[in-house]
Amino acid sequence: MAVARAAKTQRRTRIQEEKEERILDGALEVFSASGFRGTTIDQIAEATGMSKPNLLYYFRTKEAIYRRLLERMLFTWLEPLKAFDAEGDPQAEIRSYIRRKLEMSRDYPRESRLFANEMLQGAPHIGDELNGPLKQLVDEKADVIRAWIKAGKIARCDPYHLIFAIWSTTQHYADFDVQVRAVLGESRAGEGRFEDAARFLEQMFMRGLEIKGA
Amino acid sequence: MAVARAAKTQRRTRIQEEKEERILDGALEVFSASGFRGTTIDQIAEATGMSKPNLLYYFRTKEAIYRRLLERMLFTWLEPLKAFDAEGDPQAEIRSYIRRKLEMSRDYPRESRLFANEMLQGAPHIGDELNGPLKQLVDEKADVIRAWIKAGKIARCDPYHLIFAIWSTTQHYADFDVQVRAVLGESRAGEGRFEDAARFLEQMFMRGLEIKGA
DNA sequence: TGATAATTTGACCGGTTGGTAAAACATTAC
DNA sequence: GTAATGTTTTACCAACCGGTCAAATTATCA
Repeated sequence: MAVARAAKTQRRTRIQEEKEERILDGALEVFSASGFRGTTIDQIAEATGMSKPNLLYYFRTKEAIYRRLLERMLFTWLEPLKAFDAEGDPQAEIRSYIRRKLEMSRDYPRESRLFANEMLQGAPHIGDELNGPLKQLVDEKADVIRAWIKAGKIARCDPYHLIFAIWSTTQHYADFDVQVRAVLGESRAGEGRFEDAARFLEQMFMRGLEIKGA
Repeated sequence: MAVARAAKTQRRTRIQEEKEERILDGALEVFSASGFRGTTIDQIAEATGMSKPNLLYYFRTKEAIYRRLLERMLFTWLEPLKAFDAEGDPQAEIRSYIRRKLEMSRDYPRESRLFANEMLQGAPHIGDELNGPLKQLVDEKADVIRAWIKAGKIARCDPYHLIFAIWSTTQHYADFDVQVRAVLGESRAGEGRFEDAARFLEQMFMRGLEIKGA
């Protein structure tokens, strides 16, 4: 009766890897819709097709599952921002950042909603991440944007609010998906909405950041 | 032992009005942070300083409270969009819309989060409102924007995505408040952040919608 | 093959949840 | 003042919650 989660066992079984993945996938489904407090272990168990005790064999607590999901998500979520390159062409960098963020909203909407849920609740589980690594990363990229402004490559603006604007507009298509679909109606709610959004956002930000009279 | 909630009594007591208000206020506090599934009646009772059965004397169920909050919120939430005037100056109309939405994020952040929570969950309680009245209103205003474009008053763009962009950027300051504060840091996280945001957003949208070469 | 370790299950537990019943208490109208 | 009505409380319930336990089952490997 060895315990998979005990520190003793170093190597992970094939079954362990598979099941943990399945659990995380099912948990993401439920957590992203109902938040931490709003989801029950039974819901996750049902979503994965496992029994509750079996699920708790792989993750000691509900919170352990949630934390793992958040860790994972935060990492991939910040990837696009890290790619922001000071040496590159500002217009191209910003344009590709918008595009990548929009693709993430299209391809990983559940992760986006998980994050949004955590924010709405006041970030009780990742407050430290926000004040530490995230802030540091954003400060760094804000400097890059400021340098572009100083060099006369883009219009003068507040770099922090620019980043907020890109975040919010792109994530909106994942977090408020129901609303977007409802408003666009059946005819325009297909996958093409992401292309339309990309076109609009690129135009808006590009023009908004153009140097006047350039 | 008359029952306040019974259909019989037409007139509302002073006490009824006061208590109902208190309950809705406390409930908004909890629902907006934890969503419908995530909040308990006990939490609401504590937030209002009433006992649970007393609370259930005024609202039959948890859902009844939630629904009332949503109704109320939806109404005030759409007010700014209704004010959008086809006869007015496009630049001024859009500018003031941004400003009003931003003020709502500042003054009614809990309402914004309540709405966001409902959206994240897939709008199980107000799906009909979205597909009916909301869609209709947005369609109407999209026509107004299209007319401005046709008249050569603003740049060509997709009116729906323009509205989405205004919604998302402004509501971001309420829904992702923790993140905004964390990233801006202590020095800039004061109330002034809304002024900074307004300046940035107005500039971005105004330039983004300017007619090229005008 | 059999022993050993890994996995899965059913039964269970104390605490919480949404909600009820009835009686005690307060307010209002006459 | 008192009777009728409106409000609040105490005690309670069945279902659900996160999580444990020991036994049953399955996979691994010498």
